[in-house]
Amino acid sequence: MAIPRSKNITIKEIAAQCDVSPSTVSLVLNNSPKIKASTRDRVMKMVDKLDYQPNQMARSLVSRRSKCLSVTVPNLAHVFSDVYFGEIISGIYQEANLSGYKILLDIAQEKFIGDKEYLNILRNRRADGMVYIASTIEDRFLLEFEEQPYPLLLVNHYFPGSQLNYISVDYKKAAKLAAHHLLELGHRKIGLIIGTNTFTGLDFRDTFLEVCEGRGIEKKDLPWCGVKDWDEQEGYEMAKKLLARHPDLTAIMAGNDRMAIGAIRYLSNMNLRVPEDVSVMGMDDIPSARYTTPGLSTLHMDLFRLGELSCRHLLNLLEGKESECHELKEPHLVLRESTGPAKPDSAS
Amino acid sequence: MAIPRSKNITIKEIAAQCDVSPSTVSLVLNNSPKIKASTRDRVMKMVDKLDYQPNQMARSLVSRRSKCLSVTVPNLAHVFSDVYFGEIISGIYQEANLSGYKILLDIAQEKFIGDKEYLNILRNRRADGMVYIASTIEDRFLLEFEEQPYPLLLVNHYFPGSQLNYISVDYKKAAKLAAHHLLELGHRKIGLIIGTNTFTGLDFRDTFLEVCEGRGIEKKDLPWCGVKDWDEQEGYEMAKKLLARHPDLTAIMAGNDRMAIGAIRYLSNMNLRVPEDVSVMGMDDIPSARYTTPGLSTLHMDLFRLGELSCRHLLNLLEGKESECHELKEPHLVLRESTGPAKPDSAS
DNA sequence: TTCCCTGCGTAAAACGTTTGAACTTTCGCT
DNA sequence: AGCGAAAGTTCAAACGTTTTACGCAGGGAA
Repeated sequence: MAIPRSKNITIKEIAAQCDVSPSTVSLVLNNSPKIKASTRDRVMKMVDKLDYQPNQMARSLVSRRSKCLSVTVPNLAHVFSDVYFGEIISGIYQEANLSGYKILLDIAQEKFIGDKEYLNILRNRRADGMVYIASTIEDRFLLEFEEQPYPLLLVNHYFPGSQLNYISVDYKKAAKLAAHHLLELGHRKIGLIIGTNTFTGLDFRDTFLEVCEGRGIEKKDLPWCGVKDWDEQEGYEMAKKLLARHPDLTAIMAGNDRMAIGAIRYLSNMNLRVPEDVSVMGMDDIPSARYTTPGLSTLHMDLFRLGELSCRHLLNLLEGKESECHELKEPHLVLRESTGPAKPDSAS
Repeated sequence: MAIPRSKNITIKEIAAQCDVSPSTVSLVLNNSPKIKASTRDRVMKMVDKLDYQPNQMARSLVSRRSKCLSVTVPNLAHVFSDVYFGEIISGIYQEANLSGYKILLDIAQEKFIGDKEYLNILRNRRADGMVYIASTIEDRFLLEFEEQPYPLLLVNHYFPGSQLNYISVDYKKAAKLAAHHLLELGHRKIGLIIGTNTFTGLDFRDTFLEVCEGRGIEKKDLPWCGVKDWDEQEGYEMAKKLLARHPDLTAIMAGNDRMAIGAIRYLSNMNLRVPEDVSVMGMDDIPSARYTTPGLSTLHMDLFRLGELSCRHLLNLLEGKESECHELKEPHLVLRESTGPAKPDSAS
């Protein structure tokens, strides 16, 4: 069943039917300007008539282009169920599609790394380039690409000191916006729940703390917890941990919306009101952020658009239109109901 | 940058270095039993030493296999952000990976359908087979595959009367389980929120109504609303609509968990308690179903596993190990806190 | 010795395109 | 008419594999 015995129509058939050479047909198909309009028409008519489909394998073999892009995501549980990745992937798909590229999916599991598939997929031409979404600190194997001729673009991550191409949200800017917002509201004891397995996460934390300390808040009033999976459950548990040790926190800043949602759940389980007792702020502005109760104050970063852009940049790198890409996108505040004025200090 | 000028290592280099013919190297690489162990070793050593990577394009060209599987999803907003699809795709990836297949992603947008890409992708050998997840009633173009030699497998859908291969959860069984559960709890006025754009959704509705009517419930006490997007918002709005017309409903059955979550949100906005005032039941048992408040009673269907199985079946079809696939998986009840005894009829 | 078999390798023809170089036709210009 | 350039078309060599049919050596049987 798999391999139809019915001979496929090739460029040669078309050529024969039109009394031209196969080369001519190829040139027509590739829109060469060297072909006379009348010939082009004749060929195209036959192509339509016979419902000819170019064999992509043959094309790729000689052109050394597969017209596929590899999209790789980290090996997290349920990674494809994560809105964050979903949005970015959708954006990439959209843009790739416009240029006739296909998307090849991959997950950076042990095998993928151990067998160097990340390289081989490019070397054996299954893909012309690679987008790696949200890599982590541990993914040092990516540094190999510095000496490799294959185009790689990191999305929402980067490696300090390396020349690897990336496009990312400006997490330092995000931290400033968030910190200012919470400080404006009078918060002086803020807990941080943040992924510490990415450089962007660390940037966020450091900048956030810096800004707060710059406003005279003491380190001891800025407790933080590091996480790895960035999901609701971690948000829940870290909120619990933070409040156990610092019951007088008036705000929690979470590294993404999912963790913020988890934190809110914990607070409401504890009969703490959001934002009256504790303000909670998220990051990403995923679609469901507006459907939580209360609506989530967060930092908007258009992930779909980020996906589109990343694909565009990769294609540019591929086509030599760009030689490097180190771009930061600005996030902006989205204020809903989960943040509010700090409640007057009841202690002391 | 894209096309490294450094000549790639080919099978010929290996052959030359080992003093054998290219054919021999090929046979070694394909584990042919016709090659002596000593030769095999010699070749393999050289393969390792030179870090040789077979050119997949050349392979595909002659073998007529791309070792890629197309995974297609319907054109819903944020489709890749939907846990439902995410889980299935993850399962497919997992299984495909084990057999050395890659996953090619596609969305059934107008262009995809209009240009017959769903066929062309198979005809021009970009993919060896196709998995279509959760197609809808409108996707009649899929019926073309009945006369096509290319392997297609539908996941969680089917076309009545067609011979298209599918693997799906048994939605009729699911309806029976759900109906019995709610009836046991004493519910006699049950609202239904159900996707009416799939045959599986319609099956669910019809079976559910049938069972209830079989237990003596009147049609008028079984109002239902049809939806298309299956998301939280629709769940919210349909719950609103149902309760507006039937304020005495004691239970709502939603076609999936996301809609159930939306319904619960509406109810709590209306200060109706779940399950004391209204029971709500979902379907799918997505990961977050256990994290809602109250925990969601639902029907478990292992979507990840479903993905794995669908991939396995497609590969079997591809390799001729199976000639058709029409399989139904059993769902089972997962009872959490969102369903409870019907409250005594306050009206009449 | 002849013949065949078996075990191991190889030669060469695909697979269906693209592409630079070469070839032919057309056409403008003297 | 003659000539060269420009325009249009074709030739043939890739691209890197797989695979079929065949070659060859050595060994046992007749």
